[in-house]
Parts: sequence; C-alpha cells; structure tokens
Amino acid sequence: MDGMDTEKTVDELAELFKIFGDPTRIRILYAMLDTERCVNDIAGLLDMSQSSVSHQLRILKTSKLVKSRREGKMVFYAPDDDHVRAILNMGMEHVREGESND
Amino acid sequence: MDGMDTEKTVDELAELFKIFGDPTRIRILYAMLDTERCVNDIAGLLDMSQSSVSHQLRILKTSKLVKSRREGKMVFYAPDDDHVRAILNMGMEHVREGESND
DNA sequence: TCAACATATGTTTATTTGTTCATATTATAA
DNA sequence: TTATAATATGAACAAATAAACATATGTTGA
Repeated sequence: MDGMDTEKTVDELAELFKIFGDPTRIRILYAMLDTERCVNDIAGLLDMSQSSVSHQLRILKTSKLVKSRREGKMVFYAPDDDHVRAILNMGMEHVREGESND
Repeated sequence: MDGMDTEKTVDELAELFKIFGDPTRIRILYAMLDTERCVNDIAGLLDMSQSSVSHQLRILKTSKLVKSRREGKMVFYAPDDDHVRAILNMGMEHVREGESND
C-alpha cells in the first residue's frame, strides 16, 4: 500500500465510487453535465418519478457531487465539481476500450 | 445527454464503478497496483479469508479489471489495465480535495 | 496413488439500497 | 389565507451483495 493514507481514505474512495455505481445516478449526472436542470426536467428527461429523482439528488448532494440553486419554486442542480466529468470520462474510456479488445 | 451512446453504455459504466464501490476491492486493487500478488499474500496483507479474497478476485477478473497468471500452485493477480490506476487516482484526487474545501 | 498446499466455487445469511407510495415542506399567486 | 405547483422526506418492500462456512478443483512431490 503506497499512496494510500488511512483506512478512512479507502472507505471514502469506495463511497465515492459507489455513488457512480448506479445507472440512474449516472443518467442524472449526464443530464446536468452541460446545463443545470430542475428536478421535474430531470424526471421528465429520464422518465422517472419525481420522488425517485429527488431521493437520488439528495444522495448526490450529500456526496458533494452536485450542488443546488433555488429559483422560485424550482431547484436547479448542477455538478459541484469538474471531477464529476473527469471521473465519468475516465470510466467511459475504459468501457469503450473494453468493447474492442477482447 | 451528449456524449452518451446507448442505454447499454450507461449500464456498463455503472457496472464498472460499482466494482470500485467496495472498500475491500479497492484494498485488493491497491495491494497489486505496483506488484502482482498471489491470493494468499493478498489475504495476509488485508487480513481477510482466502475465500473472500478469491470471490472478490473473481468479480474483478470478470470485470476485466484484473488479470491472472498461474505459476505452480499459486495464481498471481495484477491490474489488467492502466485505467485501473487512473480511475483510482482520479477518485483519490476528489476525496483529497473534498477534505479541504468545505 | 496419496497427501499437502493453493485456489475456486456453492450456499446461506445479514445488510445495503433503489423504488414506490404517501405525506410534508416551501414558494407563488389570487 | 387558500390553492396550487415544485420539491423533499419518511416508511415499507424487493432486489442486490459481501462475508462466512463448507467443499471442490488443481498442482506438486513422494
């Protein structure tokens, strides 16, 4: 174990990836990757219930992957960090390459 | 949804991250990041049962994150791909920054 | 062949988790 | 204040899953 600090860091790392480990959350993240989105729009785009979207957004926000901004009745969500895009891209690269060489 | 291809790709992406979403598997990956390791050594290093390690290694291998090489009775495992290190590093960056700014 | 070692694989169990449904909060307009 | 729209939250349920235990497979040497 070289570059790892504590066990706590490993747990945090696993927590982070666990968030990305759900297709629904991935879709939600992609939906807001270029434009901030309100909850209802996300639900409409992904054909999900408002409740389900809201639950997942809470998880994403708690994990600091997403930030929110209230405008009237609506709440707009966007990625909190550019790491979100970076992590998604890195994973996507792996998936894409996996399709060719095997 | 811009750079995404099919729904299948999203599912594959989620599958990939799900693998990283477990502290045990992260530890296993780190253990073999610089040197290939046999099952028993990993179990010893991480204080886990041989069975548990073997089960997790199977998951890692099925996901193409890890490759194996037999040498006599022992089987040595190593990351299959440099994406493994890249993905771990990217996640680690996020975790490390998350500690400071909040 | 047999024994010993290394690894793999079923099976069961306890825990985690995503969704649904119902209900609560928050904000706007009349 | 009352009605309505947007979002959040709580509880219950079903599906996924990591660990433990027992057992099987494979390899080497006598």
